[in-house]
Amino acid sequence: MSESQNTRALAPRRHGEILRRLAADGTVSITALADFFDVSRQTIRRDLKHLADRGQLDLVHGGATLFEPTEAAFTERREENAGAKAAIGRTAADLVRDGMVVFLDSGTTTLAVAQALIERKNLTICTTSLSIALLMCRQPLVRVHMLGGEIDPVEEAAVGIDALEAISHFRVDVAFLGGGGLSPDGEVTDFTRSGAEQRSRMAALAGKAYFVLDSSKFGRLTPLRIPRFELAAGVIVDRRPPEAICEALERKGPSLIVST
Amino acid sequence: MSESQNTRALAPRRHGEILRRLAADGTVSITALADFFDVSRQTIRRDLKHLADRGQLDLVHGGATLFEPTEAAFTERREENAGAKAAIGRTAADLVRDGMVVFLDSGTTTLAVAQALIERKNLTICTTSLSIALLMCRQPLVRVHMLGGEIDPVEEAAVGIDALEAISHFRVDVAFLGGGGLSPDGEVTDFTRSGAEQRSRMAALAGKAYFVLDSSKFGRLTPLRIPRFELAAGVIVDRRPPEAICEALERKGPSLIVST
DNA sequence: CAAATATGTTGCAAAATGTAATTATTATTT
DNA sequence: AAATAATAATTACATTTTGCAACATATTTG
Repeated sequence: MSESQNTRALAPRRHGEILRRLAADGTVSITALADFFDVSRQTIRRDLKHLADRGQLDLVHGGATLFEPTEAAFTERREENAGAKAAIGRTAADLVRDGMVVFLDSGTTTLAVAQALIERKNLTICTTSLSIALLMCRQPLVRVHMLGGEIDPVEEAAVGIDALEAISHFRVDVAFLGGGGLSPDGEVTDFTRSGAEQRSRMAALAGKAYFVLDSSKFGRLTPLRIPRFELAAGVIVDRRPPEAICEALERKGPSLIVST
Repeated sequence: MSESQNTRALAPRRHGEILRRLAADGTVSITALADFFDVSRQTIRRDLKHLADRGQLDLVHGGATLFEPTEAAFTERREENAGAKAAIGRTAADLVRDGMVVFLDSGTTTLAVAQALIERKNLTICTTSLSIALLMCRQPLVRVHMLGGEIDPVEEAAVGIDALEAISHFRVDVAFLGGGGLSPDGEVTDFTRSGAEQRSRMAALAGKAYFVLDSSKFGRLTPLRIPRFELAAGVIVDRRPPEAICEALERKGPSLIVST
């Protein structure tokens, strides 16, 4: 285009302005931002993805919103990528046979796994998630153990020292765990220290542990590495991640399972 | 493409505004919303349907109203003594002050207590009930501790040895406990051995313990006496039981509290 | 009660947005 | 200044959202 005005800004400057607008209005629109900075929408998308990977905002169709840990956030998250999560759930359920002891982590993807597991018989379910416990205890032929502890209102699940200790009492055949992101170097990462520690213990404890991650988490860089995550048997995703991630992951040990 | 006149709001922003208006006015009109956001009525209808699917509002002809669990209220009405339970809940809540640590047993009557407690601030709730934990963790200014254990599918609550042990870790100001019946000789009884034991421990542990029993339980004879039930501070009921029961109860110690 | 008006529903087309791969530009390093 | 890496733009195509129009249903009005 003709000579662009000097309004063009470097990435850090854009990021600052984006967050400022977000704080002021609650939402930002990709088109409006691209127009304002006089850059392509692609660039703005990259900016938003970058910020979202750091948990500073939530991506939505057409822009982004404040990252709000509210009740609405949980019910909304359940609908994001619903198809992908259901597919992951079915693939996960294929790894479970009647009569097994299954651990289910909190999260919307693991909730999808729980839904798929309703088909199985005589399962014993261990979980920290209130929703999963409630869902599964209403099914016939399922025993449910709820791990106690302080309830995190964002996850609607037990966290903290009590939950951590309760985990060690169980012997489980297979565990399905969530995660905050799948980093470029093939590691599953998390948002909080306690969450990472909790998942780490489960991965170590279960006969086989699988992380379930939908594709929106690919390349996302959340602050905490999940210790000893290599002990996991595999990572279940809804489609094949970028090649670099695949290679890094397989080098570390866990196999990559892509749901069909 | 030509420059877009894009001051148009993102879907989540519309959703937020719709809910805000709903909270303020009690109703919203499709025409008014379509006009305000400068989008078609279909779009607003889709928004409202989306929100209705998540239980955040009720659709009505021409718009939407605040979500009233009318269906729930109806089925509750069908359930015996819904009004009685609500009254007991209010009376129980009067015994609780902001900032207290409250234990809530499982059961429909204690759920009514939980509902009445939403008014209070800075409570810490300990419970074995999945429904109560889920309800309360969605309220602001409430901390929730879920006691873990095997889930009884009838009560939808934790029972068994884990729950029993978890109880002893807590110091609670006041406990509200359910019961299977109020026997003719003024004792609270229960259906199961483990339930009786659990309630007994809670009654012993809490600063003040109250049994909450609606009038359908008067004179009912269930198999198990709750040990040391006399340690309870009181029994809350929705109307005065037969004179014989009253006398027997007060002779044992707990006071009788009739909700108004 | 019936006509008039407003609202709900459906299928489909258009517009906007998302994604990925490739090319161009800018910055950094040597 | 040339080589290299990082960032952004462009393009092409899939997906989602929105708007439109025709018709069915409900509500209001006389």
